[in-house]
Amino acid sequence: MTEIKKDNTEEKILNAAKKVFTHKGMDGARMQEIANEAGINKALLHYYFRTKEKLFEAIFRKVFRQVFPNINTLINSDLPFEEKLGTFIDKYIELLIKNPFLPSFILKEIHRDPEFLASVIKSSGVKPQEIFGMFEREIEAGKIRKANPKDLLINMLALSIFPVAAKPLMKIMFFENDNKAYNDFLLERKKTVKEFILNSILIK
Amino acid sequence: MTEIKKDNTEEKILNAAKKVFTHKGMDGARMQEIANEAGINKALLHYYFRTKEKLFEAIFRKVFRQVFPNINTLINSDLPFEEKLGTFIDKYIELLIKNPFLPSFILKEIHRDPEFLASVIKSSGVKPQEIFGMFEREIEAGKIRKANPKDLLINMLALSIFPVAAKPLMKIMFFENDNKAYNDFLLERKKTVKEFILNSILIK
DNA sequence: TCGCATTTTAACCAAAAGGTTAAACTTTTC
DNA sequence: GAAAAGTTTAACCTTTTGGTTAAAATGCGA
Repeated sequence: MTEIKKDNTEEKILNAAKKVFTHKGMDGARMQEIANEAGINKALLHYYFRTKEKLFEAIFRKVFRQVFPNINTLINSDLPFEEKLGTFIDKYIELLIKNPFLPSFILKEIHRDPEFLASVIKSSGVKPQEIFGMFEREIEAGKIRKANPKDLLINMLALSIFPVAAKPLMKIMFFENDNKAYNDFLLERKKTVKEFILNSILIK
Repeated sequence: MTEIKKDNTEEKILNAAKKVFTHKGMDGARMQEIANEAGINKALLHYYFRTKEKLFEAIFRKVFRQVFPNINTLINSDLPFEEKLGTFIDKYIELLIKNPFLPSFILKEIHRDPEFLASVIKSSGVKPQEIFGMFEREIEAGKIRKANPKDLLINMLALSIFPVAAKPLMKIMFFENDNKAYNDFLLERKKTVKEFILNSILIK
């Protein structure tokens, strides 16, 4: 792997900022630390992104797009319901395992600036209606139990996101702080969460 | 409700600190703001709690005890399994609705200082083994499906905690930012979460 | 009334942090 | 080869913030 050094300083900054912001949050992050992490100096950091605010906004939007990816293609695909749901959970848990700091970062900033959050969501093109529609069609077809689609979606998110967001706590409380054991547990959940949900909603 | 004003300054400080810390986190909280909230001045604040660190630790322990209350009495009671589980979820969701800032506060600080977190847990007397035992007995008795008790407990926590922790986000995304609608939804979940779990695990 | 803890006022300090600036050096581009 | 853009260095500024201090008030029990 030869030096790819694309001279792309902006990218270096964004990566460094993502790392520092997602670990420490807006309040805890330090511009100096981001500069260090990017291997540049503070002056250059401000040369690219004038203020901490602007840099943070860029990162937050980036992370948000990643955590709430465009799943419309999946939802609107021809796959049968069970596979859609299974794929959704697989992809989601995989994403979260690879980026364990994203959930708590989002949760952290959710409360800090709800106005900003609303603006990010509006410009992100998420379409929960399509997911609700999917559930409603299955309910009408008598394939799954009657339930509020909002409950179902939030349950899916909760079961996928919470164990990653609360990892440090769960790891200590239930896994004697054994990191590998907890990671294995999270991987296993790709299967168990799917079963847990389908067992609950499918009509046999 | 007449003024109970017990002149108890320490209590006033703790309440104010809890409010500010749970809203803003350790990094975002300001000693001046806590003093204002308590209706006293900064000098007096430091007179009672020498440093921000010490004050924060006191609050964190307090909040932690509240969020992970001693549920052993419930688990070890004579109630049948379904009622234990139902009561647990009822109490938990009620607690969280009344204290909506606790989950995200805990999640926020989880990552900041895992060492400290571990020490708080060790001195808190939580006994997950007893909950696991409850599930295992039901599995052996053939009343509920075979499953990892850790999965079951974490699922219960996820379904209860996540919707409150992520409230600002969920409210905007799925409820057009209608606060009352979301609160009603949370209340309703006391029932739906119970059903969702029992449908999934009970063997009929 | 004396003594003691509590509380206020207000000024102050030092460190941290975001941000600026100017000068100089390097690399890219045309 | 010159202009432009990128980058470094280092000093500097301002504001915020946690924390201190000293003096004076307040309240209170012995």
